Amino acid sequence: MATTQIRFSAADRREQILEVATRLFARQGYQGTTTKQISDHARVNEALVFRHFPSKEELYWAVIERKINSACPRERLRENLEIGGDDLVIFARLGAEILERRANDQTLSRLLLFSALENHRLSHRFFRTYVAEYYDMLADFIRRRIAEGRFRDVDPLLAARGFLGMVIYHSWVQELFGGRRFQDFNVQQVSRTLAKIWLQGMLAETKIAPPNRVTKSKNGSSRNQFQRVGHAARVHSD
Amino acid sequence: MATTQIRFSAADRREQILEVATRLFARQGYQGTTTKQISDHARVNEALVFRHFPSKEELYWAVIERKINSACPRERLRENLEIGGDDLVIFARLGAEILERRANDQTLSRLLLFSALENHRLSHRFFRTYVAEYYDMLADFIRRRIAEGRFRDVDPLLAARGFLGMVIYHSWVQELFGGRRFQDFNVQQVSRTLAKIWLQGMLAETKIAPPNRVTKSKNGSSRNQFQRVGHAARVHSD
DNA sequence: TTACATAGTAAGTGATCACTTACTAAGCGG
DNA sequence: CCGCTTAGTAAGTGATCACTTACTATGTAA
Repeated sequence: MATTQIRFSAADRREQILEVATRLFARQGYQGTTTKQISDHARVNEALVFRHFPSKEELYWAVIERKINSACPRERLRENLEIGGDDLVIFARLGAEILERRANDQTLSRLLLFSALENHRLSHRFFRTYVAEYYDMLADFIRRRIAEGRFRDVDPLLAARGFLGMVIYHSWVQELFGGRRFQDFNVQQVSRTLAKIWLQGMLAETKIAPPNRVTKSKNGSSRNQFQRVGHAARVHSD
Repeated sequence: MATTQIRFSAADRREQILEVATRLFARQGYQGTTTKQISDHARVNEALVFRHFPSKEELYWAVIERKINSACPRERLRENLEIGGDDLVIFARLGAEILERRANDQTLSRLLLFSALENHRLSHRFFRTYVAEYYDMLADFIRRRIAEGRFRDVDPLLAARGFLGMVIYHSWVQELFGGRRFQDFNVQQVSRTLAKIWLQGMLAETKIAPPNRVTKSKNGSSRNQFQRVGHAARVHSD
C-alpha cells in the first residue's frame, strides 16, 4: 500500500489523540474507554499515546482542560447580558444558546456528567469553572432585577438554577433518552416558551398586595385563577 | 475466630448481593464496578455472585429492575394529583417529594444517569418506566388546566418538563456537585419557590400584554429589599 | 446417624487492562 | 551521503478482568 505515509508533528499528533480521546471519553466515560481503543481510533500504536501523555488519567485531564478552555461560557453569558434588550429576549437567547451549543457538541455535557459521576477529584474543578460561575453571574443579574423591583423577591441563586434547570434538563433528557421521541422540539420555540414561563413567574406584580393577605383555598376550588398573581411572596397555603 | 458463621438462605443472600451491588453500581457505574468488589463488600467468595447471577450484566439488570419496582413514581404522582388542593400546593408537594426521595436514596438518580450515559440498552427501559410515563401523566394534568383556561396555552409536555427540570436539575446539581456549597437549601423552601415561579408563569393572564414589552420602567417600587442572602431562600418571611 | 441438597470456597481460566522496553524508520541540517 | 533527532512500532510486562471448575461445609429430613 503506497498510501502517502505522513509523519505527524508531535503537536499535531497530540491534538489528534486529544480529539479522538474526547469523543471516546464523552461516549463511554473514563472507565469504559481503553487506551487501546483510543490508539486504534487514532490509527497509531498504543505506545504512542503514552509518549504524548504519561498516563490514561493525565490524558483524561488534558481532554477536560481542553474542553474547558475551548468554550468559555461565562464570556458568552456576559456578552449576552450586555447586549441587553427585553428580558424575555435575553432569557430566550440565553436558553437558545445553551440548547444550540449542546446540539452542536454533545461531548461537553457528557464529559461533564461522566466526570461528575465517576471521578470525584476532576469533576469539582470542571464544575467550578463551568457551572458555578455561570450561576453566580446569572444570579447577580437576577439580584439586580429584584433590587429594581422588577423581579419578585426570591433567592437569586435558586431562581437562576430554576431557569437553567428547565433549559439544561431539557437538553439532557433530549440527549440522553430522547432520540426520536422529542426530536420535533424546535430550539427557538423551546427556549422562548421556557423563558416565558420562567420570566412571568419571576415578574413582580404590578400592585403590591397587602402584606398580611394569605390565599388559603384548598379543596379543589377554581380559586387559583387569580391572574397576574396578586400575591408574590406570600402565597403559602398550609 | 468463633464468629457465629451463619449460612444465608439463597433468597437472603441474593437480596444482600443485590443491595451491595446497587450501592456500588450507583457510586461507580457499571464499568467502574468489578464483581470482585461486589463479592468483597458482601463478604462472600466471588464465585457465589455468579451462582446467583449468571453474569455481571444480568446482575446489573436485576439491580435496575429491583430499583424500578421498589419505588413506583407514577403511583405516587397519581395519588398526589388526586389528593388535589391548590395548584401551588400540588406542585410544591410534587417537587418536595422528588427532592426528598433523592435525599433519602441517592442511588436511584445515579443509577439512572449512569445507565443513560453508559451505552446501555438497559437505560431505555429504565427511562421509559421511570421518566417518560411520569411526564405523560403530568402533561395530562397540565393539558386539562389549559383546556379549563387556567393555564396558558403552551405545549403541555414542554411545560411538564420545565417544572420537573427545575426540580430534578436542582437535585442533580445538589448531588453531583453540591456537597457543602448548597447544602443549606431547604427542601420545602426550594420546592415551594420553584413551584411558585413555574405556576405563576403558567397561569393564564386576563389581558394578554404584548410579549415584547415587559413592564420595563417601574423604578419607583417600594420593594427595595436587596438581599444578599445567597443561601436559604426566603420565600415568605415568617 | 446417615443421606442429601445446597450454601460457600479455593484456585484456577483466557482475555484484556494500563503501561514499558527495545527497536525501526522517517525527516532534516550539514 | 552522513548523523542525529524523533515519530512510530512490535512485542512484550504483571495485574486484573469476568467467569469456571472442582471441591468442602452445613443445615435438615429420614
